[in-house]
Amino acid sequence: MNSFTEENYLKAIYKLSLSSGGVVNTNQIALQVNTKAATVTDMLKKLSDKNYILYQKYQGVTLTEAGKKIAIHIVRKHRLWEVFLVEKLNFKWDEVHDIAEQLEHIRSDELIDELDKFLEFPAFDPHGDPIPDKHGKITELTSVPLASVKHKGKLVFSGVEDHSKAFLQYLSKTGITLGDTITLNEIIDYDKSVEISIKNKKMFLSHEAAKNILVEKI
Amino acid sequence: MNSFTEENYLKAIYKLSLSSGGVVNTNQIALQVNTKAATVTDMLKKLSDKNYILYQKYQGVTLTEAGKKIAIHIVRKHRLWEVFLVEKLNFKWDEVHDIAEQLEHIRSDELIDELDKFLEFPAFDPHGDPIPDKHGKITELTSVPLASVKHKGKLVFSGVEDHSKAFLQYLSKTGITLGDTITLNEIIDYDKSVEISIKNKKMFLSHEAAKNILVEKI
DNA sequence: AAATAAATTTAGACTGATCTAAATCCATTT
DNA sequence: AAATGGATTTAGATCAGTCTAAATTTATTT
Ligand SMILES: [Mn+2]
Ligand SMILES: [Mn+2]
Ligand SMILES: [Mn+2]
Ligand SMILES: [Mn+2]
Repeated sequence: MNSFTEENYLKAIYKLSLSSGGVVNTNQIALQVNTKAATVTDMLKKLSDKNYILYQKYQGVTLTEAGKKIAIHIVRKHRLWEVFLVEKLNFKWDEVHDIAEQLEHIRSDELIDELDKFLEFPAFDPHGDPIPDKHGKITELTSVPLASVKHKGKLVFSGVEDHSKAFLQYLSKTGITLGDTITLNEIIDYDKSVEISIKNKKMFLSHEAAKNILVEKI
Repeated sequence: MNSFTEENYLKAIYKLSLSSGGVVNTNQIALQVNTKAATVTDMLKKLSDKNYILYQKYQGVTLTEAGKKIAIHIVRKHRLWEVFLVEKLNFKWDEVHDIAEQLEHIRSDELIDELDKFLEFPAFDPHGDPIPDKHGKITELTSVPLASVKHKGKLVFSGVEDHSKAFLQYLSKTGITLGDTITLNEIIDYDKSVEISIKNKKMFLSHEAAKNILVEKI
C-alpha cells in the first residue's frame, strides 16, 4: 500500500507534468508539496523503486503508467468529493479544497464508485476540472486562459487556473459563475487588462486575473 | 493537532472505559488497537503529557474531560459516516465499519455538522449505536444482551455487541432487522440457547449469538 | 574553456510510531 | 513472608518522513 505522502507526491508530479510536458524537476515538486528539495530526492528514490516514476539523478522524473494511474485515481477521488461537498453539503467552491485533500486518501474503490453513482456521474468538479472515470479515462480540458485570447467576442467561462480561496472568493464577488457567457470587449494595451461583459454587466479584469480564468471559444 | 494514532488510542480507551467502569489497562488497550504493550506505554506518556488521560505507572488510565471529548467526537464522526454509507451509498451494515475507520479521522467540524444535517440528524447508527450530538452529548444505550433476559416475552432488537462482519452477515441471513420485535419463547437449560420468534418465524439462537444481540424490553 | 551560479544529491540528524528483549512491579499463592 | 507469574515499563533498535549543511553536478556567462 502507498502512504498518503507517496500519493501526494504522485499527484504533484502528475499535475506538474501536465504543464511541463512530461518531465518534472525536483525543485518544482518541492514547491508543490511544500517541502525541501532534499526530502524530495529521498522520495523520488522510493517512488522509483516502486516503479511509479522514471528517475535519473539530476535529470528530473516522468511518471510510469503505473504511477500515472495512481495519480489519476487520487485526482478522481479529490474531484468527486468536491462535487459532493458543493452539491450535497452546501459548501461554496472556495471552501472544499482542503477537505478534499483529506478525503482523496480514503481507500475504497467501492466507496468512490458508489459516490460517483450517487452524484450521477458528474463530468466536472466545482472548479470546472474534468473528473476521470473509474477506468482512469480523463478528457483533458481544451480551454485557454482569458488572457491569451486575441480577438474580441463571446466566450464561455469554463474553469480556473488558480484554485486559491482568495481568487475564488474574488470571482464569486464579481458574480461570475462557471458556464457563464463572457464577452471580451477590449484588451487594454497599457497593462494588458481586459474589459468584459457578463450578464449585461461590464467590468475590468487585471491581466493577472485574466490569466487565471479559463474560457472556451464558441 | 492530534495524529490519527492518538485519536485511535483515545477512542479505544473510551470504548474500554464504558465496560470497565472508568479505569483501563495497558494490555486491554494493546489488544484493542492491535499493537504491543510497550508501544501502548509510550503512547500513554504522550497522551498524559497532553492531558488527555490520567496516568500513573502500573495503575492504568482514565480519560480526562478533554480526552473524553475528543474520543466522543471521533465516535460521532465514525457513526455519522456509517449512516451516510448505508443510507446514501447503498452499503450493507456489515460493509461500513472499515471505511468509517478511515473517514472518522477527517478533520472539519463544518463537514461533519453539514453531514449530520444532510442525514437529518440521525440518532442511531446502522448497528443501533447512539450518535453523539455536536456538543458531545450522547445518550448511552439502555439495552441489554438477549442472553441476559430471564423472562419470556416481547422485546425489541435494538443493537449488536459484536460488530464483526461474520456476525452481522449471520444476522442478515436470519432476516432480523434493527427495530424488529423479538419474542423470547424459551430458554433452553441445557446449553443456554434460546428459541425466539420474529415475524412469525421461529428459530434457535446459540448462547453466543444471544450474548451479542441487544434488546430493549417493552 | 574556465568561472560562476543554480539545481540537485548526499550526509547526518531528529521525531513519531513501532518492535523485541530485558528489567521491574504487583498480586496471588504457598 | 517468600516465591512465582503476569502485567507493565524501560532500553535499545528500526523505519518513514522530514530537516540543515555540505558536496556534487549541470547550466549559464564571460
Ligand atoms: Mn481541489
Ligand atoms: Mn477542484
Ligand atoms: Mn463501526
Ligand atoms: Mn457502528
